[in-house]
Order: sequence, then C-alpha cells, then structure tokens
Amino acid sequence: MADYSNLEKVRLEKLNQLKDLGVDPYPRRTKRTHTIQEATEAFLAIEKVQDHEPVQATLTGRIRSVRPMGKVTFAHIEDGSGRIQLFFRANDIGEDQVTFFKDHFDLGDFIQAAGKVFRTRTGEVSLWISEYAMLAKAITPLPAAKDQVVEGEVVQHATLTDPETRFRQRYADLAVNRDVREVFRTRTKTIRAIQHFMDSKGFLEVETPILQPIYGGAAAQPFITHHNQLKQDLYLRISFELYLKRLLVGGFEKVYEIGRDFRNEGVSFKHNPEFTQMEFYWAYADYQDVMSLTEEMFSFVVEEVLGTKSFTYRGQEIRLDQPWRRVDLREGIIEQTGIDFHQHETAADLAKAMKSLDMEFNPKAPRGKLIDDLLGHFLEPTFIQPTFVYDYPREISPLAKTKEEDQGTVERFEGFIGGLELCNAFTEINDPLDQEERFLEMGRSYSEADDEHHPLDEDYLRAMRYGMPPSGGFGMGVDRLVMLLTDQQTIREVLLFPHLREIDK
RNA sequence: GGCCCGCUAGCUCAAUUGGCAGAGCAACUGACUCUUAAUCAGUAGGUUGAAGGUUCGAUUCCUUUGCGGGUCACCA
Repeated sequence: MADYSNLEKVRLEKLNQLKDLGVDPYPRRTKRTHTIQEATEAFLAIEKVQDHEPVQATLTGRIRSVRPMGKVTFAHIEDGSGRIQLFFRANDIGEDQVTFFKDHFDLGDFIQAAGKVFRTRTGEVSLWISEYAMLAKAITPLPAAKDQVVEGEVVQHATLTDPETRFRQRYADLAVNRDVREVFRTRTKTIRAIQHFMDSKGFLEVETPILQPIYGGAAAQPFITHHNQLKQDLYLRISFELYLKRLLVGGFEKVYEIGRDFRNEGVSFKHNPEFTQMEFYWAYADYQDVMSLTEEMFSFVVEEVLGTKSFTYRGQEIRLDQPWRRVDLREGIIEQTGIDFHQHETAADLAKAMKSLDMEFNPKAPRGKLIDDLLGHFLEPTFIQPTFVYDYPREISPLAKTKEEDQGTVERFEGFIGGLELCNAFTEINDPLDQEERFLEMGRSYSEADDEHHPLDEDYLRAMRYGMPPSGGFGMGVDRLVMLLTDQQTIREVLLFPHLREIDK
C-alpha cells in the first residue's frame, strides 16, 4: 500500500466519489477529433470568413490550470501539440455540470472536452464546452507550476527545479517543464539529421553487438555481465570500432552506427556511464577526408536542427559557416606552455618540464598521458569556435596509423566546440602486423587467464589479415553535440533518465 | 574515491547569538457569469533527509550516515 500524502488522500476521495456516481475515472476509449494545434489552426483559418460554420472539436489533454468564477469557469489543458483554454458556462451546460467539474477534476487530470472553438473577449482562442468527460484521474499532484505569457515569452513561476527530483521523476519534470520536452525533441532531431547526412553520403547504418566477449576500441573500463546458459562472462561495449572495421574487411565501404556505449568510470558534467556514440568508417579515405566530411556534417546538422549555421552556447556565439580552425597538437602546446614534447622523449623528462606549469598532474603518468593532460588543461577550454587538433602521439592512439615521416606521431584529429571534445578520428591501421605490435605495446596480452591484462582481440587481427582497405574512421559523442545545440551545461540535461545512485531504503 | 556546499509543507523558499518552525503557490470551505500567475474572505497542512550526542531547550552546535550539486582525481 502506497504511503499517501494528504493531498493524495483528497484526490483518492474524489476518485471514489466518481466511482460511486458510476463514472469510470479511467475509461478505455476516447473520442478526440483534433489535436489542440489542429483545432486552433482550423479556427484561425476560418475566423475571418463571414458567416462561417463554427469549428466543432473534441479535444483531450491534461488540465494545467483552473480559474473558477462562480457560474463560469476557465481552465487550460495541454496535449502533445499545445495548450488551449476551456470555457465552461452554466447557461450552456447547466450549473450542475460546472460544479461537477470543480468538485471532481484537479490539475493534472486528463480530460476530454467537446465544444466549439471561439475567441474570448480578451482575445484568447478557447473551446466553448458543451460536453466533457474524465479520461484519467491523477492521484499525485504535479509539482506546482504556473506560467504566464508576457509579451510572447513564457514566464515560469514556482516551477520544479530540484535536480534530484527532476531526474529521478523525469516524468514529472517533463509534464511540468515544457522547455525540457523541447530539449528532447531537439535531441531526436539531431540524431535524425546525422542519419540524413550519413545516408545521403552513401553510408550504411548498421548494428553491432553490445554484449561482447572482448571489449576494445577505447581505453575505458567496461561493465561486466554474465550469460547464465552459456556460462560466459560478457562485456558491455565501450566502443563500436573493432566490429565496424570488421565490416570493412567484409566488403562494406561506408558504414556507421549510432548507439549506446558503456564505460565504467566517473560521472561528470560530460560523462554518463551509458552514452550515445556515432562512429563511421570509410574505405579509401584518410583522416584529411574525414576532417572535411566532419566539417560538412556539423554544418548540415546544425542547420537542419536549428535552421541557422550559428548558435549560442554558454553565452558565446558559435559559428559553423566557415572552415574550422586547425591546430597542430605539438605547435598548440608549444604556443600555450612553451613545452615542445618532441624535445622530451621520456615521460620523466616531460614531467620535469611540466613542473613549472600551473597544473596538477600525476608525475608517474606515461608520456602520452602527460601530453593528453596538457591538451585537456591548456588547449581544450580555449577551443570555443570549431577547432581540429591533429597529429597525436603514437602511444595514446593504438589503432591509428603513423605518419609516414614520423613513426612517433599518428594521423589523428579531435574536434572541439564550446570547449568540449566532440569527436575523435584517424587514419585506421590496416596492417595486421603493425596492429598486433601496437596492441602488444599497449600491454595487451594473449594469456586470457590473467585478469590484470586487457585481453588482445585475436579475431580482430585475423579479420585484418584477410585484408582491410585503407580507411578513415570517426567517433562522436552525440550527447555532447545535443548539449551544444540545446545550450545545456551538463550531459544529464540531455539524457531522459541520467544515471543516479540508488536510494537506500 | 578526496574536498566544499545543500537537504525545512506537494512545489519554490524563509527562520535573529541555540528560545513557540513561517510565506507564496498547490489543497480545503465560501463569494464571484470573459478569467488567465484570476481576485476576495477563511481553514488545514511539518518526525526540519536518517541515527546518535551536547544542552533546561537543537532547523541552528558536534559525530556517524544517506542522497544530490560543485570541484579534483579517473577517463583514446
């Protein structure tokens, strides 16, 4: 038995009264003839016509406000398409019907209302009720939320803001905060736009395993699960990369996947344990080709979603109507810190040079990690306008092909916007012997018994030995892109149900 | 995982050096036939996240703990 609040007990009492009166508070079927938007548009279309037939409509929606005024009552209802005001008048439906509404209907209930669309004296398009019915009684009141339209702007009053309640009870958050619903509409539009773009470029959208016997393609800790019947431990994927490249071996030249990755790591404003990734692989292309396609894709997606090629993120105008800035990683770091990592061949040497910088780091970290730290600390936050950083150290890029003239550097770039890392791409290794060596460099091991080692994916190497065309690959954090397009500061705001700790009972 | 901050009515927030826990909205009763954050009059609503301690007395001070937020660490 639920533990009901006083407010809920009042509503349960109303529910019982309805049942006693023979009214089904949860009827099976409805008689909606128009969405609110359709009814409003139909009315606006004929309003100016002389002697027009009235627009008769049966609407459905959730009651968001009620203003009883004696023998007349106003209310607003909301459906998926918008809001409209209801007008109940005792002269038309009888005083009993107005009273019945006031006595048994609450904010949050779903109602069906039939009548004709008209405009009130104060000019609001409304529905003049001739009949109404309960569609679903709400027992728990929605968090109090009122809004007011002032000069076209929606002003919210006393709305639900507590982040814990908003995320744990996202349904209530969505029900009450229309701007939150809008964020998720934009999210879906973004994913569609990416698909439109990739499809138009001839890429095939595919699906690869989420449950994997060996994880790979990124340097993250995995979640582990178990198949009972097969008595087999499995990992939730940390990237799609190794499977998508197997498809290049199989003869597909352009593939992409949009889906969920899982990483067993810390949670932050830009990290959630499960997040949405888009990766594509493109045969006969290299990282320069991928860079051009990335520019084109972002420009397309932003325009398709927002209707313009620029937008505001954290108060700054981001422009996608021009080529991205390009920064050589080594030169960028020299410029910001004076340190040339080519002059520091070992981790210890580089760490020593970094001591004078205003930055904390682990002095025992490997050299590649230190370089990545410098990028993250000194460069990343400064990349507000779209920026590519290119040519990364070999030791943090085990799947990227080295530069012809420099075996210590790989053909790789990352893309940044608004100080956020959005994507990562490189010319893929397709030399199976080189790939094997690079795995071994990373400490991958053939001995499966040793839990300390990230196992080496032998099947991936076998695939590569069948021959993989020279290719470029790309990965992007879709959630972060949505953060940009909706001007949200944390990834939780663009995930419908972000991860939260379980509450102890 | 470390550090800092928060948790008070359904929601948003107050509460003096430790001294009867309040307001607006929502709810309830009543008035009101074009209102719109409707208005007006009245009523009710609380284990102050949880447990323990100090004190005549704790929302307030101390300890432990839960959850959230920020930040650092971790993070191809």
